[in-house]
Amino acid sequence: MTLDFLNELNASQRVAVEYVDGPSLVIAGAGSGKTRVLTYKIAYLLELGLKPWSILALTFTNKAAREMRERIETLVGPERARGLWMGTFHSIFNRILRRESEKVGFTPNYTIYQPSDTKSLIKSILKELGLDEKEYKPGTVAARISEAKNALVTWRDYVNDGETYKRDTYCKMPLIGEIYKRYCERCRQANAMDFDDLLLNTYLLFKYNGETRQKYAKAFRFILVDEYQDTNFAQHQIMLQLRDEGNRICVVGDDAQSIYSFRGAKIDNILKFTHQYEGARLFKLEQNYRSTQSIVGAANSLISCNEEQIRKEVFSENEPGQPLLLNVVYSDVEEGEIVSHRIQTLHATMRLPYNQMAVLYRTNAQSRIFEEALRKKAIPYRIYGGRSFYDRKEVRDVLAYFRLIVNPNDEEAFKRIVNYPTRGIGDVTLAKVIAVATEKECGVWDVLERPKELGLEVSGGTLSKLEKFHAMIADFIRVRDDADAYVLGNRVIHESGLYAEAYRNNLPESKEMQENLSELLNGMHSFVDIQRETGNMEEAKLADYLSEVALLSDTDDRETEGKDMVTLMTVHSAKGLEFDAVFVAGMEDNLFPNAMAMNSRRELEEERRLFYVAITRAKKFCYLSCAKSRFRYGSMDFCEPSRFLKEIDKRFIRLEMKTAQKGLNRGIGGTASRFVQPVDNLRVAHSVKSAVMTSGTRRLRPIPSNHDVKTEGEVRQSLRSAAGVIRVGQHVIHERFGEGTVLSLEGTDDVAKARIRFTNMGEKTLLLKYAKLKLMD
DNA sequence: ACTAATAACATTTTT
DNA sequence: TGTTATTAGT
Repeated sequence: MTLDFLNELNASQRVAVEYVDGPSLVIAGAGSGKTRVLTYKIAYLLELGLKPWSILALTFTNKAAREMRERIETLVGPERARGLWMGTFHSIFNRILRRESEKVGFTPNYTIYQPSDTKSLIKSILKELGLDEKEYKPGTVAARISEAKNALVTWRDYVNDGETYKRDTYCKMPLIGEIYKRYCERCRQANAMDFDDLLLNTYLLFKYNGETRQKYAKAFRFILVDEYQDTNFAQHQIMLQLRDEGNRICVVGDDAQSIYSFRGAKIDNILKFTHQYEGARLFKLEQNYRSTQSIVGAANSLISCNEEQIRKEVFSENEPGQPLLLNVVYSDVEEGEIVSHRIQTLHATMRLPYNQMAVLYRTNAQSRIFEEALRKKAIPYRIYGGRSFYDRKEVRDVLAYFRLIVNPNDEEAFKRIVNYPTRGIGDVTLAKVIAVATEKECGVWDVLERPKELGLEVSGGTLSKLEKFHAMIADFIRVRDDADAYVLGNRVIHESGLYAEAYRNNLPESKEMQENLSELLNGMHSFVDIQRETGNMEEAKLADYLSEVALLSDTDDRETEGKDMVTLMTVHSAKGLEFDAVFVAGMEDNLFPNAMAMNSRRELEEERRLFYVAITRAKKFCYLSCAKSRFRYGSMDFCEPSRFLKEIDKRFIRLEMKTAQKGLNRGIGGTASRFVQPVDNLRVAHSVKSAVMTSGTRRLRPIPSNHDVKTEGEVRQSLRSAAGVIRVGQHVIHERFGEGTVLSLEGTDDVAKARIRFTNMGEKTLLLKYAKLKLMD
């Protein structure tokens, strides 16, 4: 292996990659090869002889981490990339905290609370304090607590801070500190951490355990961070804690694409990076390889209106391209029509595939109109956003059982399922159990274990119901560490009564429940299989599964990956993506920029950056549209064009006068397309994928019965795989494992597996459904 | 304990 | 307008 791959970089990318002697900041304009620099730099470090486990690479999404790993593996080979500490901030810190949990007062099996758990717990606390939910809105309280944690303010700091108290009093919520305190106590009681705690507790771990901090600071010889403009204060501080002599850290980002400050991201982290890290080198990547000159020019002129930024000159040497086209239409409906019409035209005349087109909007509510318009023309589309798979009630119920089994003191999980399916344990009993737990400062499970001792006062009948529930969970706990996640999960679904619940009647929604349950089980099955295949059978337990799903993002979706469909999504979720043609819809004042964000310059600048992100997603064509009226909250709203439109240099934008009236209802070729069946449209529900949940099917598949846990497939000579028909003796290439020969085949359909001997990696059994195999010969 | 009716609400949301 | 959460009623 040589350093030849460095030749694939341009000059500025290359210097950024090759500087490894100290801290550096890489300001990477949109489309300038930011991720490329990161991946090549990691590959370079590996080539220099750094051990994979001494490199820490942090991203914001699982998808980004996965893609980076894949790219590194192609550069240096999978075996040399193994052991890299690469993942999201949360997953890496979770990994550290699981090891060190005792030092921060948790046990290693702690639960990760989802935002919904947080909200529910806050509601309980409000009730206990006798506070009115109208004065103390749970969402607002949760946001305050989250804000505090991201600023590394513990509840003790919070209640001791007079300024904060004044501010809360001014907002008529003087008791936020008290709620924060109770919230933390209850989390501890339940052995649970929320997303913010994963950061805060990592910080506290390092702060109060010098040795531990040093251990990690020394272990990580080089730290790399992607999308640094999106880091919050906590993340930034933890990076500082991990500083070791040499300060070898490289952060990459684009201040112009900072669009998450409303969630606590501090743009200052990147703006002031070079001041905080003494001697930090600054590299700028200014050549855009993605877009035409018009698109880059338009984006540049827009962003130059922001005061707060690191000046840079992004340029493109691609073709000039056509200017941005702006359409002003009368209504939101017409906007839908004109956009879908253009999509149709681009597809028919320019031969643009649908998956190279995206409709971007500021708010999710705008999606509906486009959905309707596209469906009318039978254009396939997918929508990102909305409810994720794990937000479904039935899925959350199952996961609550899992959580309780792994961490029986998980109060929120307990609340959710103690009486579901119905067991005659009502709200009153529930409240009593929790009250005793809080009173005695123990977990809910302790109360179930020793109800009398702890003074739980319930009737004999109620007690026996609780005992029954306790016995069931205890049964599961007994096998928790032996059975694999799938086997146990399957048992839980049956023995808890959830299975019966889903199959009780024949309503359409129960059918959906059944599908979701089986999809969840499928996901667990593949999780276990993949762990087994990769030799991690010891990490295929329920706890491992839970830990992984808790931090899974839903943005990446393998199911519709590669399908030829138009993408509909918010501008926020489009960050990091690119399309040949991009439609930015709803370019009106009060919508984009959003009315809520027009109170301060800072907020307006963030909206402008958001628009910048939208434009720079386009490779060739960028269409803007703006309606004069639209329905909002049930009534007609008259709108003015967005102020941002005027900020774009006239050379790069053109107003298209064509109204939608003409030529609209005449489809290409005069076909009356409105009668075409709305086929092939998929709502992608931001659902969960990757190794844990990749089941590529929505087909109804019966849940295997209790005893039919694993079907041993008969020996076969050939099988259908994702890549085609595969047979014994076949030569294949695997993305990570390289070349190999098929030794044997077993199972069918979703459980079809191939035993393959790889030239460099030895023998492996792979699930055909997931293994990315290329067939040779 | 479940259903039906009604009130409240509604930017964006990588984990 | 459309959804979601709470509440009242059986």
